[in-house]
Amino acid sequence: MPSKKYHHGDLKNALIKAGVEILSKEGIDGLSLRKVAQRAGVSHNAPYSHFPDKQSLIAAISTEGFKQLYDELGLAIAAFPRDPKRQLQEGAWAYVQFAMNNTDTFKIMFSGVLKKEKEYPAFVEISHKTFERVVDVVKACQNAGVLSSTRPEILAVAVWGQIHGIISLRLEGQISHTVLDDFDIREIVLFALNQVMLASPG
Amino acid sequence: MPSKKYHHGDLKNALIKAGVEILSKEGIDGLSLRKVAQRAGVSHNAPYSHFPDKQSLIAAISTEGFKQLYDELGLAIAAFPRDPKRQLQEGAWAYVQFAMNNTDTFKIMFSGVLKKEKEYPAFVEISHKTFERVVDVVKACQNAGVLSSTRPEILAVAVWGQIHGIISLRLEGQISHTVLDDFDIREIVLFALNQVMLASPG
DNA sequence: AACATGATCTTGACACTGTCAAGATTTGGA
DNA sequence: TCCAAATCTTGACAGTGTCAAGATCATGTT
Repeated sequence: MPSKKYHHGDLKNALIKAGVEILSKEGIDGLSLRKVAQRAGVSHNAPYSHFPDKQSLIAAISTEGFKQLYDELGLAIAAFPRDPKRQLQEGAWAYVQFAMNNTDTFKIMFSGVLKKEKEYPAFVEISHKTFERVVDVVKACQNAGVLSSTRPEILAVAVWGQIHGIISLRLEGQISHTVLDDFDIREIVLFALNQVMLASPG
Repeated sequence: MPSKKYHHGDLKNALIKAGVEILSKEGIDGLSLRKVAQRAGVSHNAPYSHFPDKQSLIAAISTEGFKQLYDELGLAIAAFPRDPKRQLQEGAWAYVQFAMNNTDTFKIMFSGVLKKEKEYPAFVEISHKTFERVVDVVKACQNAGVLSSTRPEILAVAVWGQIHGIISLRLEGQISHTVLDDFDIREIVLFALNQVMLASPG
């Protein structure tokens, strides 16, 4: 890792990293191309050698976020290999935790900050893979009799939407008042999942 | 409605209206204070006589959006006075339609564009009222045996989150691929609601 | 080994943004 | 009538994304 070369060596990744850091410290409004460049130690126009515009940097950061979410979902699922119901519950909880621990990255991924996602293949791919990971757990739950036997993709959307909506409303401050005083967010998530799941001996 | 006075007369509302129009035509990125001022026919700094900063204008626009959502929810519910199950279904559908017909207003209301919502009493009030409207339908459903008899606020969060999550993912382009080819958005919403509702003779 | 080419980075500029400061105009009440 | 407050304008500033042009470096071909 040389120190002061004219060519940075790995500027592209350095910019993504700087972007993630700014995002977590200053939020979305603090994320500017120029600040990212400065933090990476290059001039304000250096990023344009690696990203055609700001949207592309945001796409790269979002993609990185999806990779992390994908991994954490995988860990939560792998922790309960023989218990699909628990996989669904802890997978959902991992999703919620990711959203709470990486609020602004989560918002960039899901709150319309990134336009024309379809133009970024890496983003599309990892987001599809993540969805399929949800579908897999749903299928496992169906086989275990924990979820009804409709088309798993539809059920996956219903379940994913459920969790996504609750945590989104929470992050937006829309839930706090009447409810969060008595029930914390984990209870609400598990309760919501139970509403969808079939009565079972577990 | 005088034409060319130094004092506009009702600039505050004119600015809100201009903001809504720009929002629907150019999206969030096109919404600037200066453009709003120009569309209202005043100088670029006139808005500061009515709003301390851009956030306040956004809060006003969001509040207006909530009022509209509140009204449309009310209409959908009132259309089926004796059928709570249908009220829930059509209320949810009204919510989804509002989101699809006013995409960017919806995003401003719910996607973290507005910070520190608690500082805007009118916004807090109408958003609470909207939530209570959901709670009312949930209670009616409970009385009709269509929903389980947990605390209605918790159930309301679960149901609201469900619908909110599905339409949010949809607006973000996250649902289209595998699912939306076969099922349209209304089917998915109704299916998701059915998952939550108890089996009933209806 | 010299060199040309393309990748990478810098400097400079532009229009646009939100916001502050200071001044002009109008309105309403004393 | 006249003053004070509300309303609106003009001017300025730093920060933004992006374009254009030039500087520097790395690399492969001869």
